[in-house]
Amino acid sequence: MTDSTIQNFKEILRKEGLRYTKQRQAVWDEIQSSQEHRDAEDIYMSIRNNGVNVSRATVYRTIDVLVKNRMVRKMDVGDGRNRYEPRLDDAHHDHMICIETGKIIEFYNEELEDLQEKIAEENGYMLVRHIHQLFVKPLKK
Amino acid sequence: MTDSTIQNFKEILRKEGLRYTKQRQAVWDEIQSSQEHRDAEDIYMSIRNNGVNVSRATVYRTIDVLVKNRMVRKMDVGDGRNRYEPRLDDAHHDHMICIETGKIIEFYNEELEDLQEKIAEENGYMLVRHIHQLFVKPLKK
DNA sequence: TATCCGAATGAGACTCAATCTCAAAATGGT
DNA sequence: ACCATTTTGAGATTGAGTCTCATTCGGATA
Repeated sequence: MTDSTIQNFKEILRKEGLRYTKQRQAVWDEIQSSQEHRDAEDIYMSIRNNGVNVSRATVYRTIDVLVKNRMVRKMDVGDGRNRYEPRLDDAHHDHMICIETGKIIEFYNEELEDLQEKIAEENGYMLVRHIHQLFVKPLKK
Repeated sequence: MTDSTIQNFKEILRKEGLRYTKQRQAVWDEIQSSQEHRDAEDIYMSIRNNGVNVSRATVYRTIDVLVKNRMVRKMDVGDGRNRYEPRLDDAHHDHMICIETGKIIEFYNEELEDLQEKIAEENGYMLVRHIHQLFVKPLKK
């Protein structure tokens, strides 16, 4: 990770009135270290395997802060365990989940984004966020 | 409920190799009786209040059958409790959830549906089903 | 409609991700 | 370094959903 990323993280903790601790840094480091869609247990175990002592409680608590501050995206894939991915750039995308392999593919479509805002507005609402997941299976060749 | 609906339900149980029981009928009756998006506990309590003895296990087991046979739609609103609604007509729709009031608004947009299929195909997949939820708040007047 | 066997039921145990508790440890402003 | 306040962590707790298995029931058959 870069110094600027650490500074940004410290900045967020300050803004939230929270203290900077090695556990919190370790959680952010760990999530940031991979673009994969990982569950909390996986993140927790990786941190411990890296030699940093941390509890599940702290992992969950820190993830909440990161999610709130848009540094991490939380996604519910429908199997009971939430997945987390870093939002290093702020580029939005949705997910396609292969029901045969479990593979998660990211996608982004401008037209789709616009359409959603339009639909919300037509109903008298403003779009705040959305969940959009396509459950797919490979096309037969 | 109408006789034809009961017959249809019996037909599904037969097709699944399952027996027709008053508990299963009670679960379908209860879900069918309202177009609302209800959780399992609510459905369970309502059945019991109507004087039919049923267990949570049976409620969940029956819901699974109904979902599998497209008589009930299961939706994950992200608060840990799934919601269920009857699919009396087979008209597909998605949901808009007001983050201020919790109100759930149904919507359907053909263009949106087509676009999703197109996106899946562009990635070499076939769309099987999707989850699409818009979290919204009222437009300021 | 009585018999019978496999299926269904239900009370409660169990699972498991996530949250909570609270004593002990760590942080950071002074 | 001091110390009020926050954070941590081990383990307890929660809660939706699933599983168990002894008992009950459905329905095909004669």
